[in-house]
Amino acid sequence: MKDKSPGKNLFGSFLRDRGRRMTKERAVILQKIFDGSGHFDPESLYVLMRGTGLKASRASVYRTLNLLHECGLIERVRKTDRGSVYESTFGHKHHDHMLCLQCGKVLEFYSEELERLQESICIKQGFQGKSHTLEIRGLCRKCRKKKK
Amino acid sequence: MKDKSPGKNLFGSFLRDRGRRMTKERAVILQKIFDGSGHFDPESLYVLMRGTGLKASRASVYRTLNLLHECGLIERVRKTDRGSVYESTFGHKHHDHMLCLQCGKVLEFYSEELERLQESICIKQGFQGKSHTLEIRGLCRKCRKKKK
DNA sequence: ATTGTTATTGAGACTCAGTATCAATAACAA
DNA sequence: TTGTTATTGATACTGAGTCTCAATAACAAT
Repeated sequence: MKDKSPGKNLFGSFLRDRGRRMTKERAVILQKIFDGSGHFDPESLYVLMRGTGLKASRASVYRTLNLLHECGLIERVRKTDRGSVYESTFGHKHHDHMLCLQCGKVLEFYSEELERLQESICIKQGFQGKSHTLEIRGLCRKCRKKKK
Repeated sequence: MKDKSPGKNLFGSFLRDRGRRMTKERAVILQKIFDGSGHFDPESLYVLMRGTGLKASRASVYRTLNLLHECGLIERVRKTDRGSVYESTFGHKHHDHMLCLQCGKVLEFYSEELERLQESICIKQGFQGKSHTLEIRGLCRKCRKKKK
């Protein structure tokens, strides 16, 4: 039997542990995030919810995103001139991003070697790394071909 | 004879080439940026200028920062909840950052090996990397010791 | 189930970084 | 010196995100 709301129990426990409550709104927001493809921004999420008749105010969306972030179920990938971009991290292991400057596509990649190298650089500097963000900007395969 | 306004000629040419003008305000802003220690944010820059009697409106500061960015003399390091952080790139070779979550200190580092590795990852993915940003968040040496 | 406590909600006011507007001014080429 | 027009500064505006607060709904205890 599949879990239809991945992360929901985790979020529920997180809330209960600190005397907070699981509400319809929070459940719906969580559901929408995990139904989606990965990356999302608060405003789109809000509009999407309006569209499907499931309701939660803009304020609740923002509040819930903050809670989910605290809880570790989502991460802020990037902050643009037009707001934040998040991604769900439940069931996804860490990865970094390549962002195509032409078409806006986001590629995810992971390199064990890269992780190890970063770790060893931190050690050399006496720095205790906790997390990192690497974004490589450039042209994806398709857009490179088009340019020729 | 030392160049008292590094990057000024470069910026001047950049402007002239596109029919734009070097003004007192722009010169002063550029000067203040290069007088500073490296990282800065628009609001602090504006306040700093007010303090020294050199004047330029907030609007001009923002406009000039956009131009300097286009021109490549400064880079946007990071966008926080409280605005952008820039750094001057004139005479600085590329580097990445470690950000201490405790004291807010920013360490710069550079690793040839890291650069090469990223390049080879891009090639594997058929991606043409143009630039990148790597931020490692954690605890600096001092703050680690304090915690013990 | 019912009740009491109190966290949460939603509407809208608010904050704050950054941009647009526009009349007055100042760069720059001729 | 003069004419053209990019730039300036004051201020209005925009848009993301937060705060406020009265009404509501979770949840624990009965």
